[in-house]
Amino acid sequence: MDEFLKISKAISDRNRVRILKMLEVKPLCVCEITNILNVANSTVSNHLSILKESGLIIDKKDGKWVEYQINKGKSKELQNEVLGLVSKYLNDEDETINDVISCRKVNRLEISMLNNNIEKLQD
Amino acid sequence: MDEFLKISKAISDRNRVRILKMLEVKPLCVCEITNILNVANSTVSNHLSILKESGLIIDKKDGKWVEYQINKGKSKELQNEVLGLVSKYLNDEDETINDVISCRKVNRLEISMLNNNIEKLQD
DNA sequence: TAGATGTTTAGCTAAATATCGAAATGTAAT
DNA sequence: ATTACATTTCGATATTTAGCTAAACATCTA
Repeated sequence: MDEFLKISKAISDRNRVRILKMLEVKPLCVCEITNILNVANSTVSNHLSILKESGLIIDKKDGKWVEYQINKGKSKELQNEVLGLVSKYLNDEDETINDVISCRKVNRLEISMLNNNIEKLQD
Repeated sequence: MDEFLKISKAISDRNRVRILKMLEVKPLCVCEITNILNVANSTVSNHLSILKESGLIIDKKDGKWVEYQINKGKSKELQNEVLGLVSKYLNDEDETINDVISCRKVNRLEISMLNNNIEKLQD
């Protein structure tokens, strides 16, 4: 029951569902997701840890980034079925469509450079 | 998305999941569910309205009672798939097993009489 | 229609959750 | 080693949610 509730709660938040839909497109790092969702990176990090804790996603080191990806295939049965539902639904929502487009365009190196320029402007 | 979240939230609460598992056994009225869950009847009523609002259950008049039942078959696709998951999992948990036994034993007329006797004792 | 009974609503408290900014931690490359 | 930068953790606040009691609202039966 605890696991069931953990998974249900994980997909009970709009931003977490958006993250899952984005990870269906391709693996993303925290800064890329932060850039698309437009919330604080600590908030994104927290959402990711909830999703990870539920077994719906996994993380993987990539240089100085941490890449998150859907745990499909490797995950346990319930997680897999839930991921199946998420992937089946919500595809024709404007928000999803926009997020998918953003996902394809997003680039961690660009974000990096952008953030640095903003910091320099603030000095 | 709103509908998706409504359904996710509906199944994110232990007592609401217990209610769904109990309704898999047979339709139940508020007083029977209250009797089994052992929480205030207003709380149960609130849970039921959340489940109903999400499309997972429906209600039906039966004399002076309101019977709640799983909305399987008649409900929309996502609801049906979620109900399928709920019915597939959690079946071997002690809590579920006990609830199922309680369900089979519970009887709205008995509860009725019991409540009356308690009220009389309190006078 | 009155009285009994079951259900819902209202108002409240306590606990859980989402969010932020800032500080701390970890990692990679110079 | 130092620096730069990505990520996580921490502390604070605002919102949401589960729960209660008590009152209001149906609804059935006599």
